[in-house]
Amino acid sequence: MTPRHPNARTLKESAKGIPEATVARLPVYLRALQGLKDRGVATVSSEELAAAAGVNSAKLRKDLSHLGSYGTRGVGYEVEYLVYQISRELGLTQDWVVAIIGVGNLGRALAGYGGFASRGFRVAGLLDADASIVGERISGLTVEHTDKLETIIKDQGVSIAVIATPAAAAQAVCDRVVAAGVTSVLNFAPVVLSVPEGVDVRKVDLSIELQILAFHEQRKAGGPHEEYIEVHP
Amino acid sequence: MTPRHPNARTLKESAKGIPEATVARLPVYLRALQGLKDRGVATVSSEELAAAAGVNSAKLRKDLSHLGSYGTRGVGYEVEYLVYQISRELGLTQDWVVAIIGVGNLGRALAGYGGFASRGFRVAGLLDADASIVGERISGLTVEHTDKLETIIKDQGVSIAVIATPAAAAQAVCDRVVAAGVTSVLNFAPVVLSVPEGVDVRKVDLSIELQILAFHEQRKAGGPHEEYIEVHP
DNA sequence: CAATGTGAAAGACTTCACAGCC
DNA sequence: GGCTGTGAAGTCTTTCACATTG
Repeated sequence: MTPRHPNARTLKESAKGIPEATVARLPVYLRALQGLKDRGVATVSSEELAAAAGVNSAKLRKDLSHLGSYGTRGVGYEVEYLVYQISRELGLTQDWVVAIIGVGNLGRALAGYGGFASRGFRVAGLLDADASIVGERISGLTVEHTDKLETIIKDQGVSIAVIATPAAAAQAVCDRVVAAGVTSVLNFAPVVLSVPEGVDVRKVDLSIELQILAFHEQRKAGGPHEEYIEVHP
Repeated sequence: MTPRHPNARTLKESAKGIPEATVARLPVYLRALQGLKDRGVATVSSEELAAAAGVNSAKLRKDLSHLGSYGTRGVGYEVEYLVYQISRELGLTQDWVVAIIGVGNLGRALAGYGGFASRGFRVAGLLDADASIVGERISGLTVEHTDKLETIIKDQGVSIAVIATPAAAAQAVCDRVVAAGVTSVLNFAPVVLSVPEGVDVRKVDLSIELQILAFHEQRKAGGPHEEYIEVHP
């Protein structure tokens, strides 16, 4: 609908409506591109970038085509320009304020994770319900009591909450952060969270990943006729 | 530079042909069922179980139909029986031996994670390259030096390696565990690992999850009227 | 009757293969 | 010549809707 420059896509879906599968890969491309940039590479072909990102090149080109026409035929993509375009598309040109709730082993690991700041995520609060660790300093932040959850979310403008509490506490914490205005939640607790329409939840679950691996591992070890025969040099 | 296939080639489909998307949901159903079992529920309908697992009921029934006909029409599924069938399908009726390589914040969190033992995953080793933490005891295990990686993998029969090292070390560690016989890898390092055919890699990446949330968050904030693309030659 | 199990339809995603442009 | 961008084909996944069965 919105007018764009002349020779742009005739496709029904204009630049908005990027497929979810594509969105999930953009951060991977971004990381690969940043690696290339650090190594001083100025231009990259879809074939090379795809290899660095671990996908096939047709998929990469199709993915990028959803953002616009940022490549040059016969040449490839300009690394720095593409970094900027993907960052912008992902919303990384602005800063996001994050709160981590639950300062156990995992919460501590997350608090110390370097990948935050470098990508525009600012941790504005570490909160825990356990009074014995409130006040402790971790990675430059002081642990606050969860009583202050609503205050911190509002005062600091938190828009993403990371839930790293025990399973039993997760839904209650989630309800509170949502009530306080958070609309994106990254959940590490092993429960399915219920949220109102309009709130996004993503789940990271270690035990599920291991179980999926176990399933495949079992198939490799046991099954009578497997079709993926391993060729051994 | 050995030529390798980038990206873990997902093993096609298992002998019984359970779709990958279904496999990824079985652990979620299993957890929901275990919750029901703990609450003394004996029988559950697809509608109820689907709600507990956060999926739609047609999908649940289709998923379960790939395992066999374990329900009773007009009644539902017997909780305990279904727990057993899914566990068996996932390979959780046997024990899996896991090694965690990289004992930083994240490695410690993983070592202390309770969801392991309860699901048949036994952590047989914690390894790190940093001599200053070798010997430290964490969650009942002594940290070993990565020099012993091959020995531990072989002696203990490790089949799943969890890589929680810094990005720069991850590929080398991966190569070593694969050479020592590991065929399933859970990777927490922010790199794309290359592995030979037949090795399964799953990746967990905090920063990618946050970036995906940021993308959606940005869309919400902007409303249905953003999108003016500058033409940048 | 109630709820499963499942063909068939719809939708999403991936891959192919090549036209078009540099 | 080389490489992008993309329709079209192919594959996988979800959803629908209902015949089937205890």
